[in-house]
Amino acid sequence: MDNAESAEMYLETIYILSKQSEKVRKTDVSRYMNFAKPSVTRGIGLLEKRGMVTVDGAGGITLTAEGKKLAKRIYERHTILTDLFMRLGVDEKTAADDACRIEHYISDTTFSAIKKHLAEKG
Amino acid sequence: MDNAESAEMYLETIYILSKQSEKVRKTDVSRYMNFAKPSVTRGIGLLEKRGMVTVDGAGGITLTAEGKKLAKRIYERHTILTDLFMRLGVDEKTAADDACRIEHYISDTTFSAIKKHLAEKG
DNA sequence: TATTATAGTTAGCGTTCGCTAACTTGTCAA
DNA sequence: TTGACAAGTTAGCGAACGCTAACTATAATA
Repeated sequence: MDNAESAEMYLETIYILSKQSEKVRKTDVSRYMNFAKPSVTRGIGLLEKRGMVTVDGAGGITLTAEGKKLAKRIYERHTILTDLFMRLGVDEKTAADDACRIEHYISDTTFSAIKKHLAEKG
Repeated sequence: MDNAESAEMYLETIYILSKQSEKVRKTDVSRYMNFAKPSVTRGIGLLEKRGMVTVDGAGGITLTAEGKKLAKRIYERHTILTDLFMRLGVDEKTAADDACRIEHYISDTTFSAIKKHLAEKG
């Protein structure tokens, strides 16, 4: 979790699952991401250590304020980039797949420029 | 060199240096990428094993047809993405930095769509 | 109650890919 | 010829992050 990508994917997943369900457990994350459970145990453990999530006694994972901020940031990149690519004529699945990789690597500056551009086009 | 990123960065660097100078050595790559020499020894060694480059007795690195194809592919992504971001108002350095990360993660489909869009705008 | 399934953990493997330390070679100048 | 510098290598470290195997613990079911 040095490179942001892995941590960001966990956070984004927790965020998405939180919107769909009250309680998010490691097993849900594991299924959603198609990762083995021990990978998720470690992944979430690291997020916990960094104050991005808390895990309650019943196994419920909750994003902290900081974690939520980061998750939203990535999620917004995901949706906006997907939108951008689709507007350029890319099919939805490809657009989303590309967005999912690129979302981790785009700077604030460039992302803002993209957002502004899309906003102008309405 | 499983993830394409590292290999692609080496190939792109060799390609760029080849355009500037007759002979490209590991030391040149090392300096350009700001990587320690042993890292480059291994990196180029792997590219050699995969038939992407050859290294002659005098230490000159040459891209094979396959290596050149890949290098050009990445380099084109680099330039087009940089162009795209700059057209959206991003400063040159940021645009190039972002392009340098994103170039490894964008699909052919999305890249083609971007190219087409830029071409239409002239 | 015995069985079975699910959630989660620990231990440890394997790959990638940066790094430093320390070495060998070859070249070139004093 | 000696001394120094540049190119390149070998050996090995360390972190990230996926995985499997095998375990515990809890809950639901027959």
